[in-house]
Amino acid sequence: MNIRKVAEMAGVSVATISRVLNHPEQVLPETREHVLSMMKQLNYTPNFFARSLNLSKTNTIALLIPSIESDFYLKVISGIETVVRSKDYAVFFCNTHGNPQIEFDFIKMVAARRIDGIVLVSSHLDEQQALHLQNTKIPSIHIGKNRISGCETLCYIDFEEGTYRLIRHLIGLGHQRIDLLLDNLQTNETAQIEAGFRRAQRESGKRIKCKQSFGESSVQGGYIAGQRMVQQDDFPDALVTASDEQALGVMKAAQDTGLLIPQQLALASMTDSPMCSIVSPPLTCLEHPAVKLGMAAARLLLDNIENKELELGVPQEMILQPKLKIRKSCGNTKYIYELFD
Amino acid sequence: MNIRKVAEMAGVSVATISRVLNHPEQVLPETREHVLSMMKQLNYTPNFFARSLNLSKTNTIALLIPSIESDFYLKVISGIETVVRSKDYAVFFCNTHGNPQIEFDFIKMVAARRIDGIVLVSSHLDEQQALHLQNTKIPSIHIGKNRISGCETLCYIDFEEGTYRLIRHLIGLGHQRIDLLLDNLQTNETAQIEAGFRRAQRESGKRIKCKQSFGESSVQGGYIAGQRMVQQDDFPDALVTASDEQALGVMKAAQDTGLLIPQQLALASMTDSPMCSIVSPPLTCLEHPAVKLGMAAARLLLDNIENKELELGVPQEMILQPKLKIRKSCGNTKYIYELFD
DNA sequence: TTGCTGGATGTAACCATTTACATCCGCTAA
DNA sequence: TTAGCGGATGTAAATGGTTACATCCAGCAA
Repeated sequence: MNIRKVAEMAGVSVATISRVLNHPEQVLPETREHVLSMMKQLNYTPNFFARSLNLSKTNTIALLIPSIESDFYLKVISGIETVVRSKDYAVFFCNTHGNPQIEFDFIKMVAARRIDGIVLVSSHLDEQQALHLQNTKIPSIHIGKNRISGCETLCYIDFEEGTYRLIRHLIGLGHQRIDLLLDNLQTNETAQIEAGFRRAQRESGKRIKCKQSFGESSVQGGYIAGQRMVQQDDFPDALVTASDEQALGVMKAAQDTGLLIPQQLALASMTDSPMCSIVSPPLTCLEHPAVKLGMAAARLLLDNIENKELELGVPQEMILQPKLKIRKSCGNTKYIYELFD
Repeated sequence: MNIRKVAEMAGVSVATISRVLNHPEQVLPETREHVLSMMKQLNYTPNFFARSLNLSKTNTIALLIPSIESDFYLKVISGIETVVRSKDYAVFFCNTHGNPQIEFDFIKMVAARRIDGIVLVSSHLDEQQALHLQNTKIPSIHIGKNRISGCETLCYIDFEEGTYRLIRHLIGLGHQRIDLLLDNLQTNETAQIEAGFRRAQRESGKRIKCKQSFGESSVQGGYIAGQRMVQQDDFPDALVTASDEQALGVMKAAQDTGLLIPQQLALASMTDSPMCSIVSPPLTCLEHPAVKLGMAAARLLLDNIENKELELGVPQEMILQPKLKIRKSCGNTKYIYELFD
């Protein structure tokens, strides 16, 4: 069923059909009604491709996420979806597993499909791949700290500030050796985290020791790291993990070996999933405005798509602040923390 | 940059360009090389829409999932993605939140985009919406128990058998009152679960009591249900929840009120996420071949798309069996279970 | 009556491909 | 010499929309 047949059946021209759909005010109400009922009767749906071909506008964006197993990314997706659905865009989705090759192949694929925009999350594209993306001239936005050539706009969560607040909290509780368990995939945030750590350290005026290690961002990965840590001789007062999943794994390892949290080890995470308040002890962590981040990214991108000419070449930034959620996994806060803050 | 410009620059006709891409064996090697290098030089990417318009084939499918917060669905998505990527299909993704309206709107949207196929997961389309889907003539597959008109093929996990095994296990452990906490969204499986329950009940020859309740499939929902249960007078020996998230919520509620698991309440879940083995006590549950399910669904759909004429109108079925994972949340199994099995 | 105006509608070009069919040309066999 | 063949390439129709421009016509003023 195409527009020509509908036109024939309705006894009008194709232009009228098209106008009923795109500029209804240009056609006589009775004609409009007649055409609409005829469309319904014939079960006609306009062919989106033909339309896109003409307007070079697909009302479609692509979304690349390194992992959907993390609660943080799920929230980002959810935020993006909300905005995008309200504007009648469709989403091509790809779980990249943090693999730049999958990422790049996917970008080529959607570029051929002439999508209107791309949202990258914690991208690992190398310089040449990014250049290729830039050449496609497709508006894109990166959620993540590092700048990707060709992404006009980027927005991210201020991990520097978040880490600063978390470490300050831990120092305030009296911890002197605070280790970090980071994600071996998303190295984007590492520099930020280090900077935040150093700021808290400097400001405290104390000698705070720190050891960094890297592991897979999963319960499994956390468990392995936890076991490794327990077996070693030099042992931190506190451990901060990049993800909840890692923290949960560490908790499990601690439990298995009889290590008490928070009495023998303070534990905190840099993200916040529903599990954090469920486990015991409930986990102190950073709460991120992840849904908001997704919505912001989507809105920036859609703006960029829809008034392309307006702000071409002007890189924008959007920075969102995490919030410290103090629970019970780092020890008693009542007294010490009030003094510090 | 379009095919005509490339043709002009290369000094050949558009047909030759098209042939270089689609039927390279039909064109002289030197011509081919020349055209290819010219395409590269001009940074030409064929327009997918124009191609789709011509071939009425988009190499795109849609995926509708009721929730991405559940580990089970993540595995399904992952399985689908794997297959689909290897065949160079793109995926339109929608998180329906179990809302038939969102589901239906999305179907209309992707139908207009003339996608090649649809994967529905635990769909809640009503009869009329399903009919509309059928009218689109788009091959579709449903992962879930109930039949959706217009879905030629369907594949699902045998919850009847799974429930049977789980309940048999619980009866074998001596539990006499076994309650069910089900999902208030996915009512698809309810009948199956009831059937499995009855079979185990009948076979045991014992008088097993059961109360059903429904709640949101989340930690929150489980927590609420758990609190409700604790406050009531009549209390089950064992509780089976439809999802891990619910079970975790119930555990939390039990912990808060000092109720001991498994001593005072046996707890089991019908799905299996990494958390199940992390919490204490580790949760007895049903392990589902979810990745396999996703892969199977994707393969069935792609087969259906690619040899459409072959098996038109022949509904296929694919049933996968869950596996009982016995952990510690239902009590000591060593002795009683061996007798029973 | 005539000419003008403007709103409703029709005509046909255009978007970027694919491919059936036409054409061209060099070679072989009668 | 010429008909026939077949491989390489070109021509143009077709896919299903949008829209600039053309046309038609009713209403109104001169």
